[in-house]
Amino acid sequence: MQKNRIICIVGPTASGKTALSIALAKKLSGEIVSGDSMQIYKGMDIGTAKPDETERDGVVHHMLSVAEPSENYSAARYVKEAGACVDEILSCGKVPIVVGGTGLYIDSLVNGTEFAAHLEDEKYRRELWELYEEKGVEFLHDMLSRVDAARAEEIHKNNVKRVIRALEVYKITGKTISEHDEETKGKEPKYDATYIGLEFQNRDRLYERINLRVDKMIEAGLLREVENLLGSGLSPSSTAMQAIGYKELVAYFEGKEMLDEAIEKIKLNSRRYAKRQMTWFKRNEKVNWIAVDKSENISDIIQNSMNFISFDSI
RNA sequence: GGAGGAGUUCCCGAGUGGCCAAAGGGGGCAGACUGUAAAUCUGUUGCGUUUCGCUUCGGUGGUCCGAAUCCACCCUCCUCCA
Repeated sequence: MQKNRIICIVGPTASGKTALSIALAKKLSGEIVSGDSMQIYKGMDIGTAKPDETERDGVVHHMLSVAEPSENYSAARYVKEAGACVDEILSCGKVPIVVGGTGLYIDSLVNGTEFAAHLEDEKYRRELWELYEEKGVEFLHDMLSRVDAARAEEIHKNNVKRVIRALEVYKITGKTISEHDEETKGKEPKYDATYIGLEFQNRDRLYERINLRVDKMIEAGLLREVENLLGSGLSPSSTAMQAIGYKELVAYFEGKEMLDEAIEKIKLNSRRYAKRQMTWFKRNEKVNWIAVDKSENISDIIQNSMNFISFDSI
């Protein structure tokens, strides 16, 4: 293995990434670095399908439960912290296996993306938000057009979050986000990544698995998990509580929804999430896809993965 | 048996003579994505040879230049009276 060689296992939720990653880690004497924006948080285990000790089967896992749910984690922080894990694994002569469904996190890690500025400007952000509420989307978008026409062109005016961030970056750094993009996007990736993507040729099959998994999460005590988090004083509006499986149950506990409706919504949102993940990863030409529903046999999938990995290292 | 009400495109639901292939919502499908990303946002959703043609609004027949909208009969469902 070369010095900065890593393996990334990607794919939609419930496609079997975790099981494959652990099997590969054992085979290659690797360590796992989670690439999941919600498994990051402590106390969020069932709903994020975080592998427990038994499932980890002795394989070392990084980037799991490393933040408090009350913290608002970010892609920038992930790049820094996960990058440190990867480097450490490499320096021990082991293989880092990055596995997860958060496309932005994983790609940013691989590319060593440097996000603009160091901090967000809370007050300015709030100001902009108030401006938006008073004067509407057009106003904010026009504001952006004046400082960064290129970016304004790219971001739809309704995507207020992004418009605000673009404005914020300009305010903090004095540089537009498109200038920043230009400087960072062309760079060589930080790691030489072999991507393995898990896909389903039959979408209904994946959806069935998602639905089934949600039922299992409920049986495993997801209600209690959410109740505990809320009981600890965690704000329902925190980033962590935006996670699928959590926000819907928060609505249930707040009496806004019946339990069975909330559960259906978890399934629906998970299916949609899976679709967004597929869209994200599909455009990455480096991904080597394995159709897991072709032979739902884990050893075949492992064999397929090994082919990509060894072929790649020649 | 009698009196009312309803049947609309995948679903819910608007539409009561031309501006209707039919509002809106849901769901589906597709896409974007550089510090909230399990988030945020966009497009599309009868068929076709796509600035036009064809087939749709329970069924059949009729009125009319023209019908999802009016009339007749039929079918199905709901409520109420027996």
